[in-house]
Amino acid sequence: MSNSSSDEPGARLVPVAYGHARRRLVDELRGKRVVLGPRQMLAREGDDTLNIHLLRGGWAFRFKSLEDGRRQILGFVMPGDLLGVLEPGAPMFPYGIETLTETEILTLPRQRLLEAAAQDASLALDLMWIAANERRQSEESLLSVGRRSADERMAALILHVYARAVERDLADASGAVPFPVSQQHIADALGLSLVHTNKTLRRLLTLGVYELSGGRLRVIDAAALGDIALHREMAVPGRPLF
Amino acid sequence: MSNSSSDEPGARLVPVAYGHARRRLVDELRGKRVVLGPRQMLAREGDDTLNIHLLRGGWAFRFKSLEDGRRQILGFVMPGDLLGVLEPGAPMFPYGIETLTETEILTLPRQRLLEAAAQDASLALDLMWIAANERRQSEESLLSVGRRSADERMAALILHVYARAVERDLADASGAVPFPVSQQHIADALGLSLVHTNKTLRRLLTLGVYELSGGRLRVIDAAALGDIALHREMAVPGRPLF
DNA sequence: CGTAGATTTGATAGCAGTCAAACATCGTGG
DNA sequence: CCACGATGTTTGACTGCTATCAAATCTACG
Repeated sequence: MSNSSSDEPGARLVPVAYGHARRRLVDELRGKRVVLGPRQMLAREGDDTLNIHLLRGGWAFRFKSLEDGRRQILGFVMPGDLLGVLEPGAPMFPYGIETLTETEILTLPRQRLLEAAAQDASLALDLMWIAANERRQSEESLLSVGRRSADERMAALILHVYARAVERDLADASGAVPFPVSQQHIADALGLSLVHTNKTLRRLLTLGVYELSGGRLRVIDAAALGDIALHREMAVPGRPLF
Repeated sequence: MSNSSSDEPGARLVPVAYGHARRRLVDELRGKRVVLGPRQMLAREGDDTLNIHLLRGGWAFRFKSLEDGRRQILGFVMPGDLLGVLEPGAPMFPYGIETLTETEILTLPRQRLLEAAAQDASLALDLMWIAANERRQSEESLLSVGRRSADERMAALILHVYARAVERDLADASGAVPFPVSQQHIADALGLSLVHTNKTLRRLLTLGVYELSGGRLRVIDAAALGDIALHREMAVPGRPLF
C-alpha cells in the first residue's frame, strides 16, 4: 500500500484515539506487524483461530466456498477492519481471507485479546460493536443477493463499498477510492456469474453513474445508484478506532 | 408456545445459569414481560432502538425489505435468542421482526443493558458472542443464497434450523422440532419464489430425507441432506445463557 | 513480443420466476 | 353441520433472467 508520508501506514485513520489506551493494549498484547503481498491467503476456512488480525493498510476479502469451488465473497476488508473469530469457543475460521493488494497487518494473539476484553469492558464493547456492525453488513448483502436483481445488486455494492471507503478517508481529491478487485471478485460478492457481472457493469457504466478503472472507483451519481438499488442504507457512527 | 408445567415459560432453556447473575441483571434492568400473538410486528425497519428483546418462548423472524415489497428473511428466531441493535450509536432498527407464533418476550431498556455491559465485561463479552454468532449465521445464509442452487439451499436451511432447534432442546420424543412457517416464509428466507419453493420442497420430500407438516420439522437423513447442500456447518459451543 | 490474466461479446441453455388456477385447510357464522 | 372466505399448498404452462460456452480482444509485464 502506498502512504506517501513516512507515518506508519493507517495511522491517519485514527487521528484522535490512536495513541490512547489502544496503543498500550496493542503493545501489551504483543501484536506482530506483518506485510503480505497481493493474493496471499491470510486464513483458510477451517484454520485455527489463534490469531486476530488488524488490517492497517491494503485491501483483502473474506469468503466462504463450497466443495466444488463455488465461492461467495462475504465482504471486502479495508484498513481499520478487524479480521478474526470473536466467539470464545470457536476453534476454526468459518471463512477464508485473501489479500487483494499488498497489506500491512497487525496480528494479535486471540487469547490475549479476549482475556484483555474480559478485563476491560470498554474493549469488549468495542469488539461487540464490530461484530454487530459486521452482522449488519452481512445482512445488507443478504438482502441484495436474495432479493435484488443483478443491476440492483451492483448499484448497492458500489454504493456500499464507496461509502465505506470514503468514511475511512480513502478518497483522493477527485473523489475516487481504491477498489482493487477484478470482475470475478465482484461476481463472487454478488452471487453472479463472471459474464453476467461484466454485462451488468457495462450496462450501468453507460448511465454514467460511476467510474471503475485502474483499481479505483468513483461514484458520480449516488442518488441515481440509490434509486437503482432501491437502497436506503445508513452507516452507523461510532466505530471503535483501533 | 405451551409449557404444560406451571414454570415460567422458557425457564427450562437455561437450566444451569438461570438464576445466576443474569437474573439479577434482568431484574435490575427492569425488563418487562410481554406476550404477543402470532403475526405481530415486534419491530419495523427504521424503528427506534430503545428496546432489546429476549425471546423466552415462541418463534419469530427477522427480515429486511425493499420498497416494492420484496422481502428477505434474515433468520428465524427461537426461544433464547436476543433481538435488538447492539451497536451503541445506531438509532434505528435495520430490520423488522415479526412473530410467527404466540411469543413471550422480555423487553429490556437498551440503554440500561449497554450501560450494564460497560460496567461488566463478562456481559459485554456475552453480547459480543451473540453478535459474532449472528454474523456467522448470516454469512452462512449469504453463501447459500449467493452460491447454492434451490435444492442445496433448501437442504442447508432444513439442516440449520433443525440443528439450532435441537440444540435448544425443542425436539420432541420423535425427533421433530417446531418450525411454524409457511412456504412463503421459506421462500423469503432462501431468496426463492413461492412456487419454486413449493416445487423444491416437494422434490426433496420424495427423497424421504425430512418431514415437514403441521408446523413441525423432522430430519430423517441428515447425512443425505448434508450431501445435497454440500454442507459442513458447525455450531459454536458456549452460547451465553440469558 | 509473448504469455497469462482480465475484459468483452455473441450465442445458447436452463434454472427459477411469473401467471393462472385448482385444491386443501381451517376458523367462523348461518 | 355445512357454507363461506381467507390463507396456504400444489400444478401446469410459459417467460425470462442469469448461467454457461466459446472466442475474440485487451492489458500488464517479464
